Amino acid sequence: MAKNIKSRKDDYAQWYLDVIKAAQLADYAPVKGCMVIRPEGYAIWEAIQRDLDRRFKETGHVNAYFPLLIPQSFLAKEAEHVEGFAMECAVVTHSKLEKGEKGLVPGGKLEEPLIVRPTSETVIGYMYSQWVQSYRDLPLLINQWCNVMRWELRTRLFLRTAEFLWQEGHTAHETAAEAQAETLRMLDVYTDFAEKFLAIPVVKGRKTDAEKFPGADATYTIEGLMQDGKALQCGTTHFMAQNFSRAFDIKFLGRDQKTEFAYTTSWGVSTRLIGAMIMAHSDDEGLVIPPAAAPTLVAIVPIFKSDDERNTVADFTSKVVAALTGAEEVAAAAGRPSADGITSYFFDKSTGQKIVVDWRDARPGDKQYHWEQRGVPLRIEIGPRDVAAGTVVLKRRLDREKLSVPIGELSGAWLRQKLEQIQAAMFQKAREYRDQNTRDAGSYDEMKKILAEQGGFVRAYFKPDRASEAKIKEQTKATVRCIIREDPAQPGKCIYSGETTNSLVLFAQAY
RNA sequence: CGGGGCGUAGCUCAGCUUGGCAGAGCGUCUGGUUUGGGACCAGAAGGCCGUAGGUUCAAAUCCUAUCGCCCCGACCA
Repeated sequence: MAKNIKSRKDDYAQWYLDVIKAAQLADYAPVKGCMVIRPEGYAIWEAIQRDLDRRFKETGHVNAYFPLLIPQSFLAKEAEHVEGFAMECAVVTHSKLEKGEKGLVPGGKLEEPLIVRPTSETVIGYMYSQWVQSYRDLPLLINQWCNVMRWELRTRLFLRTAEFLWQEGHTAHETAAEAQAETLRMLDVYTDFAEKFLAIPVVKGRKTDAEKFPGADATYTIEGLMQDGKALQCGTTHFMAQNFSRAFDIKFLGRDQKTEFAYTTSWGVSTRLIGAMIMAHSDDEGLVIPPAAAPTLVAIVPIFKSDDERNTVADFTSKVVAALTGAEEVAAAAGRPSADGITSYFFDKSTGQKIVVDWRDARPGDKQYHWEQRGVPLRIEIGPRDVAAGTVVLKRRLDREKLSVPIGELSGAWLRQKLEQIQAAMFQKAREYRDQNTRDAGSYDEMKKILAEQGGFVRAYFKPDRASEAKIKEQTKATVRCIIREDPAQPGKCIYSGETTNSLVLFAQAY
């Protein structure tokens, strides 16, 4: 048992924080609500960025960067948008600090206050209006990786922080159909990414009007189910129709010689995905990282008593590492500086994923816990007994499976296969959990009972309506996570109003 | 912003009710014995008791103010 991590059963919220702390993913910053992403956590974000960025480029997008500060007046141009974000904007009103009677005070008051971007639709819309003149300028398919700030009242590491890192895609199109297709295409990109890369099964669907993005015509979401039975929104895509193009005057001369407003979309995922990954996969022993996202793939723990044994084990370990990464990498690693006795070898230079050997002066048990809590998918133990037998002991983080493997079997391809098996098993496990915790409710009473006793997703017919949704939230703490089907051929009776509706929705308590 | 809790060693906290030498465990450092799942022995370092004011011979302890953090709500990727 991990002695520094509360069990999920005893205190889920504390468990989550303990896992982050034990794995050194993040720390609290001096400013309330802000977070320091430590190297172990940032490496996971880099992995997410790398894979998603490739997917964006494969779907025709390019990266750019827009400024952090936005004129306050921009936010007000789209009525719903200002309504949605005004309450959580950090506002910059001064340009310098001056010497006052009691130390430094803000000086150089700005004529127009600036806001720190909570999202960039407005500033990007403004720029697009200058860049788009003709249908030939469309579609405009731009993404940016950046930080945004939303002054949230309550924060939790990774899940909700005042400042967070994300990507925001912003596209402009000639027709509504194209923009709608883009919105759904990116939802598919997110879905595939969440399931293949992070091994998190997600449900795709449309948000109700009550839950949609301020200023959007339609918002789509992928929803994951965490191990405490609560849902987490993992990514959203928005169809803005002409709302922002009208507000920011993004217009073009069409093929028919007529001026028209462009149709825009936006879509984003954030460092919240790291929180999702933690809560979807980790266990009472600590972090479990899906191999695709793991910065360190294998941690090798040498075991020895005397200097003689150490030398023998070291020779054998070199052979093991060479079998996995190649002899050139072993030679290259010898020339790299290594921190406190941990030597690193690249297994995959394109992703930066490593194999490490832990030569620190600590007991083997300590090292086992160390790498286990950091979620490293595989550990290899090499001791005198293994050297004698020509084997290594392989341990899977996911299920603690332990087996002895002859050194002759080890190779890069062998390791890749092992990692793929783990990746698949993790997705399978999470999907089974999700499926087992998705229940149908035929009545409001039944839904209340399920939510109170079991949690998870509740699937039910529901006619979306702001007032009803507010009441349901008040009574059950659950919200409509998404509409999963709107098929006129398969209508049903709304569990709340009793009216006939086409909307089959998923309810859950959410983060 | 409302309700509750808490600020004491790097961390977790005891001490406060009833004022009287600043404490424990863990961690860190040193030396030794150890090393196949969180070792043991011996020694050491480490503090403006959140901050400011007040009461008192005397304040971590009582009073006042203030700042900050955590939990529960409202707001949210």
